[in-house]
Amino acid sequence: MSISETPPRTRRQAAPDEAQQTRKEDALMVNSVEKAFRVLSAFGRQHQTLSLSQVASETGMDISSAQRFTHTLNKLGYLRKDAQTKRFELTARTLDLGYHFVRSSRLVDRAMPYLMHLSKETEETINLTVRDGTEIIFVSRFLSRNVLNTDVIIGTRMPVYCTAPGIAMLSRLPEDEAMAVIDASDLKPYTASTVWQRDALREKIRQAAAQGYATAFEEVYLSDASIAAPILDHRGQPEGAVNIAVSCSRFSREEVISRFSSLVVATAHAVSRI
Amino acid sequence: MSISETPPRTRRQAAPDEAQQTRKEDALMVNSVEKAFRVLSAFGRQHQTLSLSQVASETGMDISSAQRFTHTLNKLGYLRKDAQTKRFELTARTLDLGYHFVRSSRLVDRAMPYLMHLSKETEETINLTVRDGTEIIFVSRFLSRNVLNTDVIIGTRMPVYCTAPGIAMLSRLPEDEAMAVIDASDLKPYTASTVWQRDALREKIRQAAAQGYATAFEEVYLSDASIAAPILDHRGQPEGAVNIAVSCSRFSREEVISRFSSLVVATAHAVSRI
DNA sequence: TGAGTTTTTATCGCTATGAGATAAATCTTA
DNA sequence: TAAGATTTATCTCATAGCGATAAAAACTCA
Repeated sequence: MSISETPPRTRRQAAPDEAQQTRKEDALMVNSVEKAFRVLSAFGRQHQTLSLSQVASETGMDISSAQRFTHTLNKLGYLRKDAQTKRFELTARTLDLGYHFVRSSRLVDRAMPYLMHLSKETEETINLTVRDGTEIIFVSRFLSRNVLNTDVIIGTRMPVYCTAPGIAMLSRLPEDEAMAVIDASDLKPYTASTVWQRDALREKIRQAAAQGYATAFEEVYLSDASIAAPILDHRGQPEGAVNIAVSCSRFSREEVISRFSSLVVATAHAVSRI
Repeated sequence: MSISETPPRTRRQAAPDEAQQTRKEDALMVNSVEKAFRVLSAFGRQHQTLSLSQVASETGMDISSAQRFTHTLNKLGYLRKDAQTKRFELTARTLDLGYHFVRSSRLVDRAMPYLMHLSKETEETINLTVRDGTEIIFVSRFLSRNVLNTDVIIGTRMPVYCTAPGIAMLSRLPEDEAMAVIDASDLKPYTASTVWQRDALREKIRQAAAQGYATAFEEVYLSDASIAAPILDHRGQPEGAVNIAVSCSRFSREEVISRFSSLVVATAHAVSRI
């Protein structure tokens, strides 16, 4: 049979101006993927359900795109559409990705038994966190019976600069890199106790480097105290942190340090691969 | 300058056969999105890291597509590429989606305080699950100090038919719908105790409907006992389940029921909106 | 060490795909 | 019940992205 008779004529491109900006800037980028994630991220505490037009306005897409992506994500099972109200909501399937991550993470693998042990030994809340730019992400969590804070869950992000795990990780980076993270952060006080000024933070990082652990007392949430130590990979680079979180009402600053510093440091060291 | 001289010739389409199958079948589907998720799902316990060519073969895509999607996902921050080994791995950013889900879920919102309470009261492991087709998904989890099973984490999926929460949810569905779920399942025994035959399951569902709770003893994991009750939405449809999981070594079947049945039922009822 | 093999990176032309406009249908609300 | 808003369906055109392939780099194993 005859194959395409289309003449091999090169078609003229229109408007090469803004073309360069987006199009040829990154030839391998598949933009639809970003848009799909943009739609999914539009949902949250503030937007438990969204109508089609809300999705459009929240994501800055036109109605046609919103239609296409909600349809696609609905078909893939990440979005459910209420037949009655025509509103969309996220489904539990969105947990799949994170599940794959946790299952594939060597760090989590190695850390888990030590975290469990630390949890039993202290009966306090234990967290495993990693850094993503200027934020830490909670990856694994063992809750204490004492304080059950449901605001922090797996996947929660917090600024590096005002958390014990964040400072602990920075303390094992070359100082200029650590300060680059600080400088990229949107520094501001969350509470009266938040350490948020550049030089105070540098001092805090140096101290953490010297001691091998970092602390944060009521820097994000009132009555929350935290002590953390960095986990190092085989190159000595920080790849995460272990921390113990307790209520300020139950321990003084000195008690937190005397009781828990050597435990977190030991745990973090055991998980490290240096 | 002269704009396109391309003759307004209708371009010949090649192979209109398989065209209909995929292309026009669903005009609104954006296939790139599915491919992106396919790439991400290739990672897991078995494949902690993947090279480009492995991604291609695992996902059944050609090398060019694998290249494009790994590149895209890397740029978006869901995939990290080791500069040394050129291998890819998932990042903690993949937890974002699930985070958005948990934050946006009214079910989780409503359930959380009751689950916490149940957790404190019993000191046992408490789970919140929802159903996705023939599987249940663990959405929220409060671990007991007694048994720490790290195999089950948030996002874990299990078959509906051999879990207490699964049967509990089916028990509030019309029997034909419940059996349709059973019939769509890949029924098989995981352990010697697994109830997996169609009529035994129907009987189990009926019993659960009569009692208001369902049980499963060592049906998936040896030494795991579980008792669950369904959470109903305002229409009376099951939208989830609460369960208490204990070790068989600590309680007899009768003890599990006598101690915990009224507690799970009460909790599930409190969370329900009927 | 260096030829052979595999894997990764870069580039390109073509066209199916998806963007965007718009029309039809459906739902709100005053 | 008419006007307005929102959702669903459909169409056309340009381009985004597919797939092929070439070039470079990284292994392999004599």
